[in-house]
Amino acid sequence: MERLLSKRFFERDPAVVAEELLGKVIIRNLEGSILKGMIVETEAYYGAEDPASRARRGKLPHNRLMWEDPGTVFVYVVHGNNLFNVVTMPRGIPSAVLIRAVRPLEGIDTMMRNRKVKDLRNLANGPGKLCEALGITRDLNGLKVYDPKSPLRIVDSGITGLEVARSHRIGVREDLETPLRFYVRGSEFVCRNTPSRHKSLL
DNA sequence: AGGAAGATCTACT
DNA sequence: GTAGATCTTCCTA
Repeated sequence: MERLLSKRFFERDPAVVAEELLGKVIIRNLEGSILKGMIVETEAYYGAEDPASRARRGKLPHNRLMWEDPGTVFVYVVHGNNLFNVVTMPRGIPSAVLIRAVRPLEGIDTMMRNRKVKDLRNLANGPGKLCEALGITRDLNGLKVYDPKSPLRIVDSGITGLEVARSHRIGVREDLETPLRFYVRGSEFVCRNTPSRHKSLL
């Protein structure tokens, strides 16, 4: 059974949403095919108080979606890669969760075509790779992941019993003290189990 | 107008 | 483990 996550689900602290998104399933309708992947790695981002956040310098044209309704799709480009975020917290409070990796479940042939790789583990084990595999670009900005008509949605398909691990965020120049990266312990589909520059905390 | 930085990825050693 | 590609946005002049 698949149940769409509610707008309220996202209207909370991004660290809580990031942790609870592990095991949820992304559904992407792309040119007639249906792609599905289970989220195995996420990171939480805050506003002005977070030196690693796109929102740290205030509201600007490129980051304005972080002030939008919870559940809004926010795609940003870094180093030529698209990064898929979902906006969190009540409207007006900038914050978001970055989806860093998914485990491919359905539409794997299409994902392999999009990515031009055949190794299942290398299909969506990184924020840029995941966007390429699922065809996620800035065209999708502003969509709501809780909207049944959206071509990009997130559902609860009843997956439970995953062991959650946590570490500092990857690739950021300056991190907060609290570890804000969450991943499924032992999964073959996460980007890295142990970040090189920071020790992994329970 | 130009340079630098960045929530990355790949290939190579 | 490190280097280079890549491209959009921001900051300074």
